[in-house]
Amino acid sequence: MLDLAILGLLHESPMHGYELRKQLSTKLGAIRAAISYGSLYPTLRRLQTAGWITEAGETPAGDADVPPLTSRRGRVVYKITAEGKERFQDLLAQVGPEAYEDAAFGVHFAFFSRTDVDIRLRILEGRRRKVEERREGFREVLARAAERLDAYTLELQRHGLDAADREVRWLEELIANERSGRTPQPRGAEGELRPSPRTTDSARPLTARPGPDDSAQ
Amino acid sequence: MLDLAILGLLHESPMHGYELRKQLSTKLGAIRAAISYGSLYPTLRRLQTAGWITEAGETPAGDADVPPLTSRRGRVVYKITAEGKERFQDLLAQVGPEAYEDAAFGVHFAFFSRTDVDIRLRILEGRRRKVEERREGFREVLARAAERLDAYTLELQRHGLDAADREVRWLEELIANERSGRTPQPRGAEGELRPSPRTTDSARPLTARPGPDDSAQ
DNA sequence: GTAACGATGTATCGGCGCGATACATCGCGA
DNA sequence: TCGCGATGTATCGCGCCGATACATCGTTAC
Repeated sequence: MLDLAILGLLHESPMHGYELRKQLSTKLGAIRAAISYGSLYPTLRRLQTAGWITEAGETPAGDADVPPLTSRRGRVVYKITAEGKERFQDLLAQVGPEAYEDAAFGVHFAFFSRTDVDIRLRILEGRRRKVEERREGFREVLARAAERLDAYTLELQRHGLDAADREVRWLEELIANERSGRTPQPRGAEGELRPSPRTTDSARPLTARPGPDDSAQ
Repeated sequence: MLDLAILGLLHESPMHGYELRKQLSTKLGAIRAAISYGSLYPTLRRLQTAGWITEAGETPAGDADVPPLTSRRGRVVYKITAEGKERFQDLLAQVGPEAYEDAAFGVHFAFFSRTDVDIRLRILEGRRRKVEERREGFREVLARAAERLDAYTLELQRHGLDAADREVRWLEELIANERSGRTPQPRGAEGELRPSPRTTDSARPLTARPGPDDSAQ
């Protein structure tokens, strides 16, 4: 899961660990909190021994005179290898049930620009199915067991149901978008993904701050 | 984190592992997927050696004649101890920054019926602050770095922003509710917390089944 | 009658990822 | 010049997950 994300970022440009973490935080911010160093560095090592990435010099310290008091070690820049790129493509195309899980789905989605349309559709549909099941679970609990649960637990269920419902709609718009050929240009940065304007008022253009009105429907 | 959840459930009634997992899944369904046995059983053992819970008999197998072919082991019913109840209260009142994290917040919230109003407010406000920061992060990325990100990453940010915004509003309603004294009755099941008039058509009566009383004992 | 199957039930194992922690350098303002 | 926050690499313990194994029970199918 981290493998895919790291390979993806290094695919764009070489980087050192710290920078990698920052980029991951913004790119995957909507999905996972912030990748920990306790995961990052071991993963980097694993990727390196597997041959997917290599250290790209940059330990300048021109003078060898400087006695390495405490094993002096500058910033280590990693870059992806040819095998790494293959591995990345493999991981991207791997559409198992794992790819529908919250975190994994987010990572896959974040690299959709590099993914084929059919793969994109399969992932989006799988994810939708999963969230739909989740949503039905909430509905059943609310319908069947409402009397046996306290008010706060019920409120939690309602919030969950609402969130799931909203994500399903979001996914449906994305799927429709993909199907109708109007996919954003795979590489282009200025592409407008924005589904049709008459969605719910959810994904509003950032220029306009979300208004106070919240009439969900 | 699991400790709190397990103690909370066992506080309501004794239970065995399997049942515990099911109840956790519905009670915390909106928060975590489904607690794994690989977490549950070790945690139960830990809680037991700590003295918070005990095994409450129920390994009937009346006859000692039956040779335990493969270390025959019936269902193990756990119950909370007096120390466990204290521990539960301690954990409930512990309002550190951890309590604002996604999963931990959900668990705390699920047991709000057993929590004092001031603690409830502190947790809700802490959570709100956290989600607000998250939301601002999305806004900044969308405003500042929109050109450098591809369409899908942007879409992910928008969706994240929307979800965060929505949760903040949800929290604000809950906070207002708590402040205005109109808290749902701590134990009552029929209390109306419902913030918005209708989220979706969630709590519909659909095929009303006659209450299948599944309490085998 | 019995075979198959899914739900119930307990348990372990490998491994991923987190949070805390340690340590070092660098630029900047007090 | 002193501290402090940002930059930067790294390890350790452990919580939790997913896969797996195994046993029992009730119901359905043949």
